[in-house]
Amino acid sequence: MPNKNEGVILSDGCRRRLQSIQDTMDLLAGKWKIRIIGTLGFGPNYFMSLQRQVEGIGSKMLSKELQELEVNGLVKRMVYDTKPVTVKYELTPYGNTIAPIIDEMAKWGEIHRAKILQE
Amino acid sequence: MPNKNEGVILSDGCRRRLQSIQDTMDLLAGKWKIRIIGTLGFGPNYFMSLQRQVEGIGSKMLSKELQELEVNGLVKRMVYDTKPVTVKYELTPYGNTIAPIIDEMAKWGEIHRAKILQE
DNA sequence: TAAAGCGCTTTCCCGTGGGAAACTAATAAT
DNA sequence: ATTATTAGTTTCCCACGGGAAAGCGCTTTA
Repeated sequence: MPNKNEGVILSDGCRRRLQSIQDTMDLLAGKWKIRIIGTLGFGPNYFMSLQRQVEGIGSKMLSKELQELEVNGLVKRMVYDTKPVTVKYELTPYGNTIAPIIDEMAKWGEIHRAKILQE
Repeated sequence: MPNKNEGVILSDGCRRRLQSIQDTMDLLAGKWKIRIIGTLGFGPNYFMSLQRQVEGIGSKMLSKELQELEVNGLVKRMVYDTKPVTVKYELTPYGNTIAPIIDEMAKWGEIHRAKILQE
């Protein structure tokens, strides 16, 4: 079996690249992450208000997702010592650096829909 | 309750945008899609060869994912009438239009890893 | 005659993602 | 006294993504 194009060894660079892509996907995957980031893109917001704007999400999911985003440095969490505690969430400057990805996905998704429907 | 920033009505444009983003995510989500697209990015490839290069994937998953990518026009499937049938897959020109998204994700993922590790 | 290779499909099974609802703690309003 | 509000947490439950393995139809090789 002469030249079968198999047994290809991916360079470390390729592996690293694939891993980076996967990391990004993992962070954004799931039903809610992007909805939450998108909503926070309009400005800081309180937990309850977020829950009302991200239609359909339950409090369990919302707090879990926000925690992940906070751990990853995309979201800042601020607790206010008000009568019933209030917690405000906002995108960090770093959180805004995902914007290009989101934009590319929005652009491509729009074109894709047009292409699929046209058939 | 004067100005509570709630009851915000998202414009149709916003909804469309969120939907486009979600469509793109849905298409790329899961454990294998990006690995497959990434591998096909190196050039056309046969089923078995693909399965060997995308480490860990089973034939069920591979054929299922390839079907989805084909339906969405990202991948072209060509059957050759050889002794044991061989099927070659390749990225369509349209499939290559996702490159910018993948690139953005690779870039961001790399920066992100650096940022997380540095702490 | 058996085995091996190709491209799947089918069956079975399990872990996780995610939903619904109840519950907590503290305070203000009725 | 009761209800409401904020921000969660906890429990229970189910559907779905995805893995392992076997089967299938066909043909060449041993």
